[in-house]
Formats: sequence, structure tokens, C-alpha cells
Amino acid sequence: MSVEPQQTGRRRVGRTTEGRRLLRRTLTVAAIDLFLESGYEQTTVDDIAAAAGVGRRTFFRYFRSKEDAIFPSHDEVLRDIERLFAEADDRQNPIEVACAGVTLVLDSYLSDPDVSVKRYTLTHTVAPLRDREVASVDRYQRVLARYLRARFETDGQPLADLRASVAAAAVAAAHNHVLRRWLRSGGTEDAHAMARKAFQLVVDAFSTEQPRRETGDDETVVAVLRSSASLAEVVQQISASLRPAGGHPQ
Amino acid sequence: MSVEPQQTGRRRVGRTTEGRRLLRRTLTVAAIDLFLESGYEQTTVDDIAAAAGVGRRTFFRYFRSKEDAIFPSHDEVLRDIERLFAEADDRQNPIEVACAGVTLVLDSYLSDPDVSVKRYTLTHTVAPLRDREVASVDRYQRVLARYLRARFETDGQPLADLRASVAAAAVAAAHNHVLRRWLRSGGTEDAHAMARKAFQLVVDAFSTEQPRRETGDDETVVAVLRSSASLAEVVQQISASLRPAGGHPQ
DNA sequence: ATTGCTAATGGCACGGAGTGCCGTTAGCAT
DNA sequence: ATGCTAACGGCACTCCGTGCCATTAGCAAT
Repeated sequence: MSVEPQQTGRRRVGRTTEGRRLLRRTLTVAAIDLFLESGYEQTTVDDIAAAAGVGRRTFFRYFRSKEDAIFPSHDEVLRDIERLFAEADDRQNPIEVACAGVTLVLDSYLSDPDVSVKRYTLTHTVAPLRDREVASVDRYQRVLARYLRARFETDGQPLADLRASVAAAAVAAAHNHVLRRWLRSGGTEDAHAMARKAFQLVVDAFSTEQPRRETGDDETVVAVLRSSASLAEVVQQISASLRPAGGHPQ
Repeated sequence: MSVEPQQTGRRRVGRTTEGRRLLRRTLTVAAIDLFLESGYEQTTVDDIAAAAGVGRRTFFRYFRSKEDAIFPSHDEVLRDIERLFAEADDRQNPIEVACAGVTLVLDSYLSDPDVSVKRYTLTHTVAPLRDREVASVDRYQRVLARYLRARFETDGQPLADLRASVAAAAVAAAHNHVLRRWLRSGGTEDAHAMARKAFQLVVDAFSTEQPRRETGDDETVVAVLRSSASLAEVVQQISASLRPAGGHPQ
């Protein structure tokens, strides 16, 4: 309807990488606002393109579909995660590395609270957009699972594949939980603080190999015992497990 | 192109619930076969409808979209899961109940190995179909999370919401892992046996409250102890935990 | 058997998504 | 000033998904 007379977008803004980013964001903001005020189905791609001052055809050069318009470019974040995993220290707890990876996703949302919050109301309301979001989460989860599987296999973990899938899902779910809470708070709460707690829960649940030695004060030992074993055997095994500093019974 | 001269589908098969099921399945099989031999994009809805001997318009009365054509009706399974949760014994381990719920999904795949395996090659290959699959998994996961959250809250668990989301994701991931393995084996392996093992891993990871008492032969006790506690305290607590046969505290 | 009701069906037409194609033009180098 | 390159916009096309409506099978009542 209302066409800005002197829209900068008329120029070949996409010529440079800088310009592409700019126009992409303009389109995203336009799409989000239109979806929010007129509804997702009622808004056509023409509307979005017009609001951004570009042609319909150009829209599809920036987004593969109408749904994609409101999402950030996950590919970049995915590359960052891959790089972090590639450079990660192999002596670090694999799950904590995975948490660090998914934190990059969290940061990408935190970097633009306004857009993120608005997008949330949309993904929370419009089914196609929610599905799209879920699909992208799944892509992250696959990357996590792949890294974890490799780590678990070299660590000689039994059922490495299963453990990796489950742990990746848990890490992703923890991230999603934190993100949701943060979004529902309107972007005001301390997401990283929540993330630390949430990740700790996941790490505790899946780090069967050794108890955390780095937290100085009060260590924890998890022992798995058969109740049919004699009490003497149990005591012997427990005390043996407690004594050595690094040797874990397996 | 080739129109069956005496296609039963010409009749109002959809009149009865029985008939609807039949035609729905006919359409699904037709879609799967066409997608496999001609490719997903190349196959039009007209092709599917024609192969099933019905009109294009009728196709959309059975499936909301072209992508949906190859999937079973998840709504029924979702209802079954909801019912199972509603009738579940509140003294059962919540996570085991969740596993039982997701086993219904597994069973729905197992009930038709041929279609399930073919569908897998499609969801594994075609991005839109994979996204669709992921979206339906997410719906299951939400139902699991809702149940677990309610259980955890009544159990007075701290961080019930987070725990529920993470545990639900883990259960779903375990299920997906088993399903994938079974599908990759062409539907030959013992899915339920794999599922038991996979679920056990998840239960072990998240059941901090009490060990399982129902598995008859050789029970397992997981004890979480502070290494700073005295050995006497540890022994006392262990023996106290081992003695009662069925009476677990909560 | 005839009649009337109900609901599944299929054809038609329409809007909108996504794509291939191509002429146009801005930005840049020579 | 000229030529090259690539983003842009418009056009046309296919196909998806849906509203509308006439048709007809199946069933019930008379």
C-alpha cells in the first residue's frame, strides 16, 4: 500500500556482502511486522517485497520461501558450531563442548532481542512457522549428535551412537528451554545464567565416565551395583572406588 | 495415464470409516511408489490421485498437503498416548511411562514394515519430507514433555519444567534411534529389544529418585554419594537402601 | 420399488507460492 | 567514455491448496 518514495533499497544494495545483509534484514523486519499485524496467511510475498521496496522476484533471491523470511541465516551459525567442534580440545567433556556449541545458537538470538521476541510470538502462533523452526533445531541437533558420536566412539563408549543421539537431544532441549524462557520474559532475563544451570543438569545426567573433578568443594561418586551382591562386596567396591583420585571403576 | 477400468475406488469408499482407511492407504502407497520411482518434485498431486483412481480434489480431502500423503495419521497415535498417560499409575516411574507412550509410536511403524521402510528412504532423501517427519516427532515430544512436567511438579522435583523438556527429548531421541536402526535393517531386527536397552539408558540417566524394583532377576541400585562422607555413613546408607524389598520411600 | 436425504466425490476456477528466463541498469574497472 | 558484471524487476508458467457446486452412490422411510 504505502510505498516509500525514496527507499534506499532501490539501489543495488545486494551488490556487496554488506548490502545483502542489510536488505535481508529489511525484508525480515518487514515480514515479521506484516505477519504480526495482518496475519501470516493474509500476507503475500508481494506485500513483503513491496514493504521492503524491492520486487517480488528479488525476495526469492534472499529467501527460499515465504516461511524463511522471518528466520536468521542458520547456515552461518552452523558453520561456527562446526568450527568450534573442530578446534575443541579432545580432553574436554564432550557434552560440555556440545553445550558450548549450542550456546552459539543462543547468542545469535540474544544478539537481536527485538526481532527474536517478535519472531517467537509468530512461531508460537503460526503452525508452518513453528514447523520451520523445529526443522532448523533438528539441523543443529544433528550436528551435535555427529560430534558427540565421534567423541564417544574414540572414547570407547558402549552404545556410542545411541548415547550421542540422546545426549544431543538433551542438550538441544535444554537450549530450547532456556531460549523459550528468555523469549517469554521479553528478552529481559539472564539467558546465560539460565543456560549454565540447564546445561549442568544435562552434563550431570550423561557424564557417567567420571565425576566432575574440577568443581573443587564436594565431589560425587556414582556407583552401579547389583543388589544381589553381598554387602561385603558392595562395601569393598565402594571404598575402592572412593580412594583413588582419578581411577574410575567402569 | 493408465486408468484402471474397474477400480473399486470409483465407489464411495470413503463413506464408511473402513472405506476411508482403505482409500487413505491406497493413496499413501501410490504416493510412496511414485515418489520413489519418479522423484518427489516430479510427482504431482494429480499423478497420485490418478494412480489411486480418484480425483485431485479427493486427495486433498484425505491429506492436507502433498507431503502428508506418505505419513500415517499421527493424530490417532497421539490420542492413544494421551489415553495411556491419563490411565497411567502415578506410582510408576514417569520416564518409564513416557517410554511406554513413545512405544506406541514405534508400534505404529512396526505394524507396517514395508511402507515404513520405503517411507524412510524418502524422508532420508527428500528435505521437505524430512522436515515434515521432524515436525511430527516434535508433536510427540511435546505430549511427552507435558506429561512429564505434570508428574515432576506433583513429585516436587526442582526445575520440573526443564527436566521434563530434556527428558522428553531424550526419550524421543532414544525412540528415533531405535526406529532408525530398525528401518535401516529393513525391518528385520528386534525393535522392541533395542528399545528396551535404549530406554534403559535414558531411565538410568534421569531417574535420580529411585532404582527400578520391578525387573525380577538381577536388580540394579544406583547410589549417589558424597565422597566427603565418612565410609561408615556410606555403608549405613547403602545397606539401608538395599534391605527393603518393595517399599521405596516416595 | 419409489422417493428423499445425506455425504462423498470430482470438476472448475481462483489466488498465491516458487522458478526459469530475459531485458534492464547500477556499480566498477579500464 | 566504454565495456563488463551481476543484481534487479517483470513476465510467464507450473503446481499447490481451497472454495464452490453439481452429481451420484448409499441408505432409510414409505
